Amino acid sequence: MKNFHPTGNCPVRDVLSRLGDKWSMLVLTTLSANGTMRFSDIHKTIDDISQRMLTVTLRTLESDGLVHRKVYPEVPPRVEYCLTEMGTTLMPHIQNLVDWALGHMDEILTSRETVKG
Amino acid sequence: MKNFHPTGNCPVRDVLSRLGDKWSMLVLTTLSANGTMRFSDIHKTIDDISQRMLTVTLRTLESDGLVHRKVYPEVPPRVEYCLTEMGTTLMPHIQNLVDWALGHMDEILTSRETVKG
DNA sequence: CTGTATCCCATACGATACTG
DNA sequence: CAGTATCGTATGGGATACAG
Repeated sequence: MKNFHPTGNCPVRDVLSRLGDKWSMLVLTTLSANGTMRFSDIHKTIDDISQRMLTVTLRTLESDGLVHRKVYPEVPPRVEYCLTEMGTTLMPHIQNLVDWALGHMDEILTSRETVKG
Repeated sequence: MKNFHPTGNCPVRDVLSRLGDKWSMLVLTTLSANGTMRFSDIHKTIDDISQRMLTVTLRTLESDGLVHRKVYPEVPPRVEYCLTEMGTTLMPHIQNLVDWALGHMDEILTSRETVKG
């Protein structure tokens, strides 16, 4: 029987759990669609994310090497974000998931109403 | 500027947030690899999931129409789970994500250590 | 403009005990 | 065997205020 979780730390679980948080995929998708963006532009595009969570999410993505952060030494400060090369290679897979979700959400919603809960 | 979150309920967010919980992808992957499985078999395969969370996860996946649940009227009870047709169509995309994670986890771990936190 | 710091809450999850 | 029920905890994330 096939098993997918070596006892101890499973790197696959670790990586996927990051993408599974509330905002990562959305931030990545937004950057993928719009290219380089300022902090405030991302915030305007995803307007229901809190400032705190946008910062936290971007920092995590940067730490993982999926997003690049560039600070311009200006006043007022300007910070631009864009996907790294690795981040770019991830996007087609996320897009496939999004497309699948779009294509099956009706069936899923129907199932939720149908299945006696 | 492209936006991906219609105000109000975004079905894509809704669907993806389910997959992003702690155990759903792992349960789906396990069922995909092993075919039909009894509750206890899944539990043995994913041995660090609690009985409660395995039940909750399977019920959610069933409600969404991704997993099928069959109860045999026996004593002691026997319950078997397998992917539905819709669940099967989702698996290649999850597998792509897993493969990506496997292929890039070294780079990600290195990045985490490198980026000054 | 781009953050940090602090506080607070909802809920996801685990541990344990119990049941048909 | 395959669950429920109950409780406790950890933490993800929002609101707000403040700072460089």
